[in-house]
Amino acid sequence: MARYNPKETEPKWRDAWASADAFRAREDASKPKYYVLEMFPYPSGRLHMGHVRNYALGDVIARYKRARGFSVLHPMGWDAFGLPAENAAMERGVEPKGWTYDNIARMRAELKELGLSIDWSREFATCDVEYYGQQQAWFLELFKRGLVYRREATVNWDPVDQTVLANEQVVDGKGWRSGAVVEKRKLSQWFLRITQYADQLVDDLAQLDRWPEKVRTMQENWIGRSKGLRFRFHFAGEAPQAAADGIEVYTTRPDTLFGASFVGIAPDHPLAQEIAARDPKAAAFIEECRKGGASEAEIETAEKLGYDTGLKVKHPFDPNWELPVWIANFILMDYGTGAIFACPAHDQRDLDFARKYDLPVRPVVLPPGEDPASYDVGSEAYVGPGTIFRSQFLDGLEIEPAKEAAIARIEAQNDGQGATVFRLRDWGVSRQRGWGCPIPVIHCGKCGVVGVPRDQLPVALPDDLEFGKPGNALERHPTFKHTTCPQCGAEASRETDTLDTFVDSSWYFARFANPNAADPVDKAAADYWMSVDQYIGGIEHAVLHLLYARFVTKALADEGMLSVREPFAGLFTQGMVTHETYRRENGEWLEPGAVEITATGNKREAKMVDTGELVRIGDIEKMSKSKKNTVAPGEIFDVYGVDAARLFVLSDSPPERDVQWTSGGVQGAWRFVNRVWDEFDSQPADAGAAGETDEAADALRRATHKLVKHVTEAIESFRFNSGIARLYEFLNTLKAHPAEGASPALLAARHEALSAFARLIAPFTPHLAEECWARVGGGGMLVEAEWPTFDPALTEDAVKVLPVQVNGKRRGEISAPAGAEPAEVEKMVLDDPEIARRLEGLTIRKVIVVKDRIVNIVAA
RNA sequence: GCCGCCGUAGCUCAGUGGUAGAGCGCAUCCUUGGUAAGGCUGAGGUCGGCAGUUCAAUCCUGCCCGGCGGCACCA
Repeated sequence: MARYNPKETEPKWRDAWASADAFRAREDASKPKYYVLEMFPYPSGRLHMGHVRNYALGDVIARYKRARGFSVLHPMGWDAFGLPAENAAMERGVEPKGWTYDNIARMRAELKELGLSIDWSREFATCDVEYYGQQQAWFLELFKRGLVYRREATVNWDPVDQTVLANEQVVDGKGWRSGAVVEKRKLSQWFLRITQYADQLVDDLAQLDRWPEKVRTMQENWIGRSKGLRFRFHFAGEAPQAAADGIEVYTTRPDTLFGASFVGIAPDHPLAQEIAARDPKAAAFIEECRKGGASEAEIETAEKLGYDTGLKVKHPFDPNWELPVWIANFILMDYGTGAIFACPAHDQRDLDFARKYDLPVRPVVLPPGEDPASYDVGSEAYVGPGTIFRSQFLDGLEIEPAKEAAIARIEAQNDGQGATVFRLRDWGVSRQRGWGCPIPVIHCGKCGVVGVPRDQLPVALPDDLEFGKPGNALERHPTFKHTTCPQCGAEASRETDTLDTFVDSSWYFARFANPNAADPVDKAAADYWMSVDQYIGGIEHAVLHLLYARFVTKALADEGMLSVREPFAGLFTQGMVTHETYRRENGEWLEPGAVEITATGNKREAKMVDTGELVRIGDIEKMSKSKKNTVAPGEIFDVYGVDAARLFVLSDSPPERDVQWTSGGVQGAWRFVNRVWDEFDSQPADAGAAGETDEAADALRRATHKLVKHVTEAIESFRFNSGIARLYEFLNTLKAHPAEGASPALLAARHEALSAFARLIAPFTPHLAEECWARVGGGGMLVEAEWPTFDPALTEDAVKVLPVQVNGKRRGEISAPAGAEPAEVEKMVLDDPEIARRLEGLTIRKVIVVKDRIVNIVAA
């Protein structure tokens, strides 16, 4: 019996696939296409288990679809610009370009070891000048169309990374990468007008029926579309300068206008600033608001605070009704107009505020069943459905019609209009970094901002950038900036900002259609391959990357560069790879390799391998360097082989959930690999007698066809772990029908089973599968073989075992031929002596026979 | 606070309106020329709780409890 040796077998098959160019994607009009893409990696230089899982998941789909006759595109590239390279430059004095390409070389080798069915001929990195030059080309097209603009903006400044961050990249007031507290600065910044697509970005979510509901909801929340009314309150007295035309407010509840109690403005509203200039108390109050923390916890618990400005405005529907103007700390300047009208009875924030400052609370929405004469709200605002009352022309209307009526009246009065407001802001893409895609514009003293002409692209990064210190290496470069204006020829300076790396990753999927195209996107190739049929990656990109990619796709489609308006028809978000953590008594984290676990009964104990010191077993957490709970893929490949590692990360958890890495688990996968090989190795060359059958052969054949059906369905529905669980079970079935002493019929059934089995495990353990396929004489390479099919008739048992219940409790079982008629089964059951014994002394009320499933006797 | 997901063996997870399963772990035994390995057998479950629908609920419905995630003064 030859032992399975992955160290020999796995490289052998990888070489064979490469020689056969087995994974080259071809635009074959005779086949349906399938584009599988995993989110491309940042080339950190080291593969981690998260990558193994991500790419193994995609590879299952790619190999499966190929076997199902699809023309598959499964490419790989590198998200290669970004700060880590500059940090490495500062810390270790290496220059980013060399560092990055070295890392890519290392990671490519590791990825290739995974045996992925990737078309490596399409590989590129976003830091290749051929790639970012094309990015500059489409950026300039967007610039011409007004989708790119520059303005002075208060930006999120990360003091550690010394760069600007988009709103999406600020989490809890801290930089998403550095974790440093973000400061506000005013800078001239480049923006992409994503808000112009805000409506489409919300509306088109409805088409994405193969996206997780959760991600669609997150995007919808992030875009935050609300419909309402924007209108002006006019001052009762003389208007202040900063609000000469009145105070413009935005509301989603124009139906509650007759419940207005006051008008509130944000502390940084221009009007508040003007008031502060002449009113020291107001200035002090605004200063007080500024001090309040920005963290979620602080905002949540912050008390509502306000300052009465003494100004009065007129109610839009009643010139004799005056409302006070307050500055309030809970009003945000960067949403809507930075000013509101408050209806305390129907808004909790307004109510809290009104109760504190003793302002009127006037209900105008009457909940069903309440008495209009006595109805009042206590400490809880009423936001449910109801009928409008105490509201003149709105009286008696339901909420929605009342909103429409109020908007119509305001519009008729010329005081404002219905409006849609978004939470989404334009995308700030300027980064003051040297290791990024240069923004291809030139600043000319006469002509202003001028795009670099197409024939002068790419604007390449100089090779001699000096990255040794913080700040922008491009800005420091002696010659990069100096150029002439393409329009007037005068001396001019180049823009030194580079693009956010999220720009790089917002169109790479389209470039894969033809990475050598002379234009950004090869339209014909993209028309064949796009959209991505299955995109796979982490949930952490639910908003940022996926929203940007959707926007850029739509913008490029409007340029005529793409035909599709959504980049990813199917999205799958996989879970993380986790591991137990280990700590010494002194709090020091220990790597799994330094710890030995013993188990007695159900008690587990951990000790240090070296000293025997007792170790505390901590929580199961995402693998991270800081907690040392990582396992290096390379080391696992060395010991167990790539297939065992792939199998384990796929088998132990549903793909969307976290998977816990354990040494026991990967050993289990390894044992499975070996047991599979043993089973194939024990099959004699004699193929048996395919025409014959007997009881054992029939049973095995039925199990085989059931297996094919189940595994196929499991892959189709992304329940890979479930499919693998069945493969494990089936191996036990095979062992129960050994080749030794088998009848010719059973030998043939085993041959059929093994042939199917080899193909079914191929997406998960491709190297082992090839070896098995060769052993069973499959012919050719398995990567070229078709997916096994099943005979529906054989997915059902010929004889059914029917449990027999008496009053819902199981009391026995009988065997009946599949499809036996209820009357027949009932007779069999009642004739059964064991059942009869159970029924002694009882009167049978009813016998329920569910065909092929169960019998229940109701008796008393 | 709102929304979503999850709760099945010690652990990680399949599963189904009708006989509760797998891997690991655990225990007994066998093997000791696959050997820092292999094999046999076994124990272990109120399917989170309560109610409802049903002949029958782990599965469907409702409520509750617990865990995780996202959003959150967005007017």
